[in-house]
Amino acid sequence: MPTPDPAAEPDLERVRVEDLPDHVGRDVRLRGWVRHFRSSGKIAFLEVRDGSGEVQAVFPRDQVDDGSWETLDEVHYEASVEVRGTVEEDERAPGGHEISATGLTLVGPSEDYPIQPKEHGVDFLLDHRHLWLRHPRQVAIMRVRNEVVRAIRDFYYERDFVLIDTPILTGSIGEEAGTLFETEYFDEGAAYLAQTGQLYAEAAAAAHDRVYCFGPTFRAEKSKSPQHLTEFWMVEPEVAWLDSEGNMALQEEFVTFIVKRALERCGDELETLERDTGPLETVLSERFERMSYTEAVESVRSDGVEIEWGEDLRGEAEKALMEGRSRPLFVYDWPKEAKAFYMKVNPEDPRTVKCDDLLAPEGYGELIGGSQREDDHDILLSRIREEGLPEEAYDWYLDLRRYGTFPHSGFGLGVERTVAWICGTEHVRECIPFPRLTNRIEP
RNA sequence: UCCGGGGUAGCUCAGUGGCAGAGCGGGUGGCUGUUAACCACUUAGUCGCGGGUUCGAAUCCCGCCCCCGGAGCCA
Repeated sequence: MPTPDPAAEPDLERVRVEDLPDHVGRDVRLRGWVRHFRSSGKIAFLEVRDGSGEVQAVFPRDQVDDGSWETLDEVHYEASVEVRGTVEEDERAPGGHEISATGLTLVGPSEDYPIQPKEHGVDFLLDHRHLWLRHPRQVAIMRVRNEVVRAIRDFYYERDFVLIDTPILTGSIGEEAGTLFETEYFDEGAAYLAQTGQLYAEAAAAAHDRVYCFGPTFRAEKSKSPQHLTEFWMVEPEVAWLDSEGNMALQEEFVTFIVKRALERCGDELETLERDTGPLETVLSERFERMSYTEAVESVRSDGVEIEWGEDLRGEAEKALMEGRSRPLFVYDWPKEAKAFYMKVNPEDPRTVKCDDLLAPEGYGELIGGSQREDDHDILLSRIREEGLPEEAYDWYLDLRRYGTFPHSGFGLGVERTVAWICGTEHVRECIPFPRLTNRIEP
């Protein structure tokens, strides 16, 4: 039998794997990539993945034409193919459905595909990130990320927040010096990649009352940890007339919304990832705990961790603090010195500022950093001077306090950390399609 | 930057002073229901780089590079 030209069978309906159960008994064609293949002499099996799922195609020798049978010999891992055949229910097939194939076309061969169905080292996988993305585990993580991003946009849209896209190229303005990526900008001197969109979002909050920005941010920190990227996505709402208390309430509502959405819509993905969803379920059941920084210091001291008031709660201290907790924890009102210049000085205790960190359980660290912003012009200016920041660059920012200043608060949530926590991955590098790390800018 | 672990076939690794190895992948052949199939044969090396010790170094010593984990720094 000659190989049929697929174009000559225009009536053959093309289906996606997820729609196969609705096509039992029908002749169809399916396009995708070969995830795995086995041959038994007179019968061969291809596992084909098409983005909507995976299905096994069965090729008995006496059922397929000669050309298709020879094509089977040329099929390797991740070759792209078109399979033609009949959809059948079969208990022996993974997923319960299979294609009893009659024809096969090799669309794109795939010689020596580097990634095998076995364990690989992280460095090798990151070198092949463009291919690693095809792995079921990576597919699942990206789908969770997709759903988290949708949840973020839905959450703010439903609450009448206006999306404000803040610039990525900025002048010398940010949270602090020393961790900015620098590039030349025509005759204007240096430009810097944005560490945050917050300052711009604050300007827009005076126009719209409630806004958010959502995009990539950049930090030139030589951090080597499972929670750091040099390029990461952050969503930063900014709300007029909101105080620190209300800010935490918004954060809690937001995080709960995202987790709930992921549990509702990503059950299959979390199963693929073998994520124990128990800890995530408890997030939805009760309020998040709140603890002042001072209380937190006392708490970790009683656990035997040596720490001075004023130090950051990292590493061992954070571990001790989160020990035995299954829900995120707010730590609020931190020492001024440990935090950014724009945070509002606490009138009740000027050593501290009105801010909060939201710490994730299970060792996932800081999901959110938020604060009420300093709305007094003179205090803000003195804070800028104290931190030794370039005053001229912050002149427009100070304008916001000169013209109709207003109490306002906001926060930033790291998307990759959130996805890592929901997916249960060991490292945020798996939670963004093409991670940028201190030692990696390709692919 | 510091501490620890590591770098041997395309991949994952074993080999700690005496012939360079295994599994997977690739290739060839066999097998009509496989599930990371199985069986047989086969292919494949700058033992990270440079120097040194030794009759002899993947193995011991010195320097350097790179990766991973932790610390630091930080969302």
